[in-house]
Amino acid sequence: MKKNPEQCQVVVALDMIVGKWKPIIIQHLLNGDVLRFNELRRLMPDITQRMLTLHLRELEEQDIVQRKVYPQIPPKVEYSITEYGKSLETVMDAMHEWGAAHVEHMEMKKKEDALSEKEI
Amino acid sequence: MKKNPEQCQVVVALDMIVGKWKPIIIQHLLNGDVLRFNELRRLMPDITQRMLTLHLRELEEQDIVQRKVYPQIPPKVEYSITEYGKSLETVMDAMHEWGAAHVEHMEMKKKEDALSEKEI
DNA sequence: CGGTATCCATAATGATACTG
DNA sequence: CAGTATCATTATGGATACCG
Repeated sequence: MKKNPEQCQVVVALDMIVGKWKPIIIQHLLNGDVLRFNELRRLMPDITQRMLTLHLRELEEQDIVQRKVYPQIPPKVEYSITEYGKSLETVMDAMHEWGAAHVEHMEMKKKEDALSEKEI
Repeated sequence: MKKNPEQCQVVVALDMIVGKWKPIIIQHLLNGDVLRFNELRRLMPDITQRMLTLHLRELEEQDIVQRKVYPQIPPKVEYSITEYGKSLETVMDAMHEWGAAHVEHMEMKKKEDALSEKEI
């Protein structure tokens, strides 16, 4: 991780959740589900094994996700949100709402643009 | 923009604000300041001209930032937040707060880890 | 089952020089 | 002043094969 330009704390928060699949992983765990590696894969059919591993490791490092290994064969590993990770919910909710609103905003804008085209 | 995996709206929101300098640009404009290109540069000494241009154009495209050109020589261009862009404030605040808390959390964790090292 | 290891493609950012 | 253009570098993600 490089220096945070202008010490902006927003950037700190962003660093936690950016990554193509991170927000989705977080969302899946935020409701309290405890999921095994392959369960997560099934929830995100397009993610590669590699990326799932990488992102999970990062989230673990960041104390957002807890990894519990059962030393048995075949192996069993469970992932869950940490207590601290739950604090992300507020942020995620805010973003979810804004994201939804944004989709609508963009659709509205499209229509407006289409209309003004006609007028010209 | 690629397809949003699992239609997660959080991802939509993230797309608006990710980019190494985007959140900082947004922060500088969110308080209502109207800033010229080089004023923004001075506020972010490490950004390159190229990246500032690219990010500003994207933010304009996204209807977050308004660009006003005064057709004169030497040129004068002013950037400001749009009405719609202001709606980002809630999200940015949430992230800022969480980011700040996260910094503290990580410092705490470091100390704890250091302590348990001693105990062993 | 839950991963690693390699290698590769693309995207994001940076450095530098130039311009109306 | 406010950019473009070009080239180089790095970060991110994907494909595939293999492993304990």
